[in-house]
Amino acid sequence: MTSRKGSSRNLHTQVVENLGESIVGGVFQPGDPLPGEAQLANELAVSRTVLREALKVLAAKGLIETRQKTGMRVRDSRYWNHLDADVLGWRCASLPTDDFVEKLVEMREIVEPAAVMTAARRREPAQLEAIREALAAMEDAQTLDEWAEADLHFHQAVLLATNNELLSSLFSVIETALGTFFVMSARTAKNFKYSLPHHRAVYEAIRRRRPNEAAAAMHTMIEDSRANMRKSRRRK
Amino acid sequence: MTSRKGSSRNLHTQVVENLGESIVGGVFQPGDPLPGEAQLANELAVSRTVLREALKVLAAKGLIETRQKTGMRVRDSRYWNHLDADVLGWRCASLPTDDFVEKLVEMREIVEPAAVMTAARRREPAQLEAIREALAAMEDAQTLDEWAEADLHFHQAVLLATNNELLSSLFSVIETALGTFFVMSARTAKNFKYSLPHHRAVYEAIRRRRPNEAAAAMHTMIEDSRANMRKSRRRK
DNA sequence: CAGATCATATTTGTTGGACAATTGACAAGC
DNA sequence: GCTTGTCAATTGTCCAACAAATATGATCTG
Repeated sequence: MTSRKGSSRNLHTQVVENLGESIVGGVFQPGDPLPGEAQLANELAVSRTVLREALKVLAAKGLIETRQKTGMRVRDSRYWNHLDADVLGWRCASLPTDDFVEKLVEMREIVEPAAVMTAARRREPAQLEAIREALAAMEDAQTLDEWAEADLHFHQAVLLATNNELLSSLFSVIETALGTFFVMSARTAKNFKYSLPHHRAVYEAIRRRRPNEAAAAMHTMIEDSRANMRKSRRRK
Repeated sequence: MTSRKGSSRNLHTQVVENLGESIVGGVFQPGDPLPGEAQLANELAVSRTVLREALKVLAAKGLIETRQKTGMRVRDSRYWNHLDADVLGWRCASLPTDDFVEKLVEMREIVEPAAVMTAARRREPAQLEAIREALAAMEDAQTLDEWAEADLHFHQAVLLATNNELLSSLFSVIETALGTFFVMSARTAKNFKYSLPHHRAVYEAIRRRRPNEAAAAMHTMIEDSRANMRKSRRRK
């Protein structure tokens, strides 16, 4: 069952994911020299051209650096683009550590309350409507998957309503955080809608242009989800 | 004067920068189809192999997408990795708009006060020492360049002291924000050390483990720099 | 023997060409 | 009008060769 989920579009994409997971997953430690292009291409059964395209992408994400004669080395994790969606994903490929999950929540606590404050001030009608639609989808959700999708849309719509694309780009972090949350709390799938009131409160505060209320509601929501994760973590 | 600053290391790096600036700079609008690989390689006078390595990097940064038969298209800016250091840099290649500068400051106001709070709680001795050294370098700075370098080190050291690499990765944004600030306030080079007391206050608060004081000091510092930029902008 | 100098081999960087795979567009047939 | 199938254009993949850089070790020199 070596068939990729659906990532078999391009060969270099597969190679990027393969090597990316290996590096982020610690198979290759920072400082370690990777096998040369020729050998690596052989091992992965791809041409050197394809391999090199993949290596350039990994270098662009800060994971490796290459120099002539010396070869390729895994860069210190201090230089990785930790906010890159792929890097975040690779980090959660093999169940994320509790430590990392806590860092994700920490980011949410910094970013999302600030984002809803900004959104409450600057949201345009169409952006508010997008948030409302996401909220409606959450209310109508019948399965955990439907809920998860609508939930992601809600938080993305909030970020977009800030009208600051730098802030919106942090959605990759929120997406990863929520994703791990869904996985961890999959067993408590009974009442997966428990956070609906929190979301409604955030929406209402944004609609009524009340930055502080929005931030407070968002803060409560995140604190709640953190507590829930701690619970299901202990249960494990 | 077509000689690059020093980026002439690799051909594909040059191509990435060339195309990246063109896309971010608006020469190619989102939705626009780029010329085919063959033609583009001819125009840039590089082999198709090199061009493709560059295109993969740009695709990794979310700037373009490629499909067979259809060709390449510039993606909607909603999908760009705005937090990527290169993308941020390209955005400031031709003097950044006031709008973008304001977004940068907005990010600072969200990230840095939160970061100093976390740093005040979790900093380790070596990390505090790194902040102190940066502060000392700022005190000793004789030129604007020396000051700028030390200032960057200070803010980076603070982010590292949070012990959250996701937060630390946002240094690319702070770096860009400070960089534009240095450029804009170059004419007021007389008293470029005016923010030294703010920095010292931040350091002291972190040293004494006072999260709230640290956040307040950082907030004041950023508000001050925003006011200064508005002034020098109006002067222009 | 210590140190500098130089040749060499190894690795990445770059090129050109060839063929495969995908797919939009168009034409043919029902 | 709709479906179906062919065609052509474009990216995807592979290969083989050479250029450029540079770590290593050999050689030369004091």
